[in-house]
Amino acid sequence: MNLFADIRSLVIDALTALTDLGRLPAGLDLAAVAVEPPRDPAHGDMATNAAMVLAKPAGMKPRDIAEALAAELAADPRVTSAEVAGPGFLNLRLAPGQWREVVSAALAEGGDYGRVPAGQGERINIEFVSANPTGPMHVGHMRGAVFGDALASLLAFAGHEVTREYYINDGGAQVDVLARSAYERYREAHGLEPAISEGLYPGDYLIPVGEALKARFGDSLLDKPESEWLAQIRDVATEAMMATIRDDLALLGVEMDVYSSEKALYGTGRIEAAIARLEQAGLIYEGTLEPPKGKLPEDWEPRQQTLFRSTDHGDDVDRPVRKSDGSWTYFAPDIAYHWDKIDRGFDALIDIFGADHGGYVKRMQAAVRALSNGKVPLDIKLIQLVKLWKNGEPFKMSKRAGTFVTLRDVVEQAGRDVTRFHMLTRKNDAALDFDFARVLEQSKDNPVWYVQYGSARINSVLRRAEEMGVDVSDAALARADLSILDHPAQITLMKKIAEWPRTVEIAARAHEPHRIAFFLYELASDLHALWNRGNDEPALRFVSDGDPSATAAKIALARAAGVVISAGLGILGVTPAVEMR
RNA sequence: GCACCCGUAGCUCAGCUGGAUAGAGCGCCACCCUCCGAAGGUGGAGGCCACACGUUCGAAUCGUGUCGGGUGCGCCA
Repeated sequence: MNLFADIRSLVIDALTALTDLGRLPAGLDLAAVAVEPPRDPAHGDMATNAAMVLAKPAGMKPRDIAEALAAELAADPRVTSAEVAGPGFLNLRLAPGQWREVVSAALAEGGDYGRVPAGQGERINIEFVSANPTGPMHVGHMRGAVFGDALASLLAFAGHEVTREYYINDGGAQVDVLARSAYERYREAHGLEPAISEGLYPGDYLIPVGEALKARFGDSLLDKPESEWLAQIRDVATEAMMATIRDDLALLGVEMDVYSSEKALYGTGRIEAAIARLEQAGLIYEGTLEPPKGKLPEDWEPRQQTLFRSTDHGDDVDRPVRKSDGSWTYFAPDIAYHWDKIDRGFDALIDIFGADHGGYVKRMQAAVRALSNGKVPLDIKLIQLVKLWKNGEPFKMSKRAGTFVTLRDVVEQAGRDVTRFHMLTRKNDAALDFDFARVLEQSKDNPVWYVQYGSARINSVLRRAEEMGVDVSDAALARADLSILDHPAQITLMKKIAEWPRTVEIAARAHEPHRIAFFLYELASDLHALWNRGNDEPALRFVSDGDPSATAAKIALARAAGVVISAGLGILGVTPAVEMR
């Protein structure tokens, strides 16, 4: 059940009826007609802008449309009043039974309550994390991982068919650096002094890789020129790093559907074919770029390059696809990779990048637009930094010294659920503070705790009701007589529950999972407010001793809120708390 | 220099494909707390939505420009 959608249908039907009666001109576009909760609850339960958006195309005054519509809507039993207000708003009041019906519906639908058909089965590919396989994941990767995973769940819940995908950057220079770093650890495993020179990865995490290399190759690669060991060691080392990364992802509860390798694109002709296709479209040419304005690179000299005409698709400058030694730039295989995603038949693509890759957005979108003839949209979400704090002090990290905070460090200290939820308490393009002390704090200003506490309280009253003999199965509660639920604090909570499908729809459309986290906080807030009212008004307490029927009604409401909390937390990848400790 | 993101209460941030008197938490002030489950509750003050112009019946939201902060800008990925 989606009450807002239902009432919108009612409005649309009424408009159609008015058109049939000749009171509105035929052929009006009703797409902009919206039904939403009014900003001020005193205005009513729902408001529609229909009269205002239709006034101009219909050539009528907003109030005239609104009044005709009001009369039409008031005839429906679900609507108790329809009043024209302000510039032409139509404020609707619904019969209280409507909100109670939402409670019953949430209980009957269970985990499916709030699923919306918005996605219409559209196939979406979400590429995220895609960390270089040169070390364990650190906090910088973590937010992108949580965001991508939650977005994927959200879109799936909203009716899309979703593929989670990781692109392994194992084809570039940085995996050679990894191999050289690992080689030094291999020498170290043989009792030699490792020469970890400037530019190599100094982290301890390569020591076990050195041991593994020793076990596999013995001393056969010692004192050999790089050309004889580079490829072998690189393969073993990237394999080991990917195993680490998979473990890190598992720790966070992220499971990819597909891992794609950059390296695997080389030698298959896929890159050449992708570039050739762009060339056929007239988008590849040999040319020289202007030097960048402002700070000029010291060693700048004009150079003839193979360029992609991304300026045709909104980029500032054309972008090189080939280095001067004839090898591909990073961009070329990435073009081929995105072409492959298009080829696999996805209706839409989403990439999750770190904010420092913002400059890459336009060229990638340009390439996808060109390769798909503009048919496959590519949305790129940029993830801002996470600032770590501990005891009010910024947490310093140095990748150079190998002392960065790993994803594992964070999850082991804060826990998966807390980490995941907190990562989603900000919009993706806003920087996020992560304070180890604060995220574990048990208080109202910690959203994670507040939502979990709500979940625990619901479980608590459910248990108590069961002890007094009330059938607390969802099926039984869905049939309970809810007519005693008429207190404003109860209605407020029911209204929030009714908003859940709408929230899912909006969050999915905007590709913004943080909206789910904020909604859950608001829902928990309404629940706690009702709970607190029970302190002064015993009749509002969820459990009424000696009154199983009243208890069943109130428990049904609590459980309906619980259904939504579970569904919401499920999208965020967080396990609802059964009880607080 | 150019591009992208950001600028909302003292602080940290929400704000719906443009909607009515712009919201939450923290902090501050007042009152309450022998309350199913403690780690509090209720209410209040606090705003030129960076600034200017424009589009619109209507702008925090869209457009242009200015200012301020962040990020990026040819053989790194």
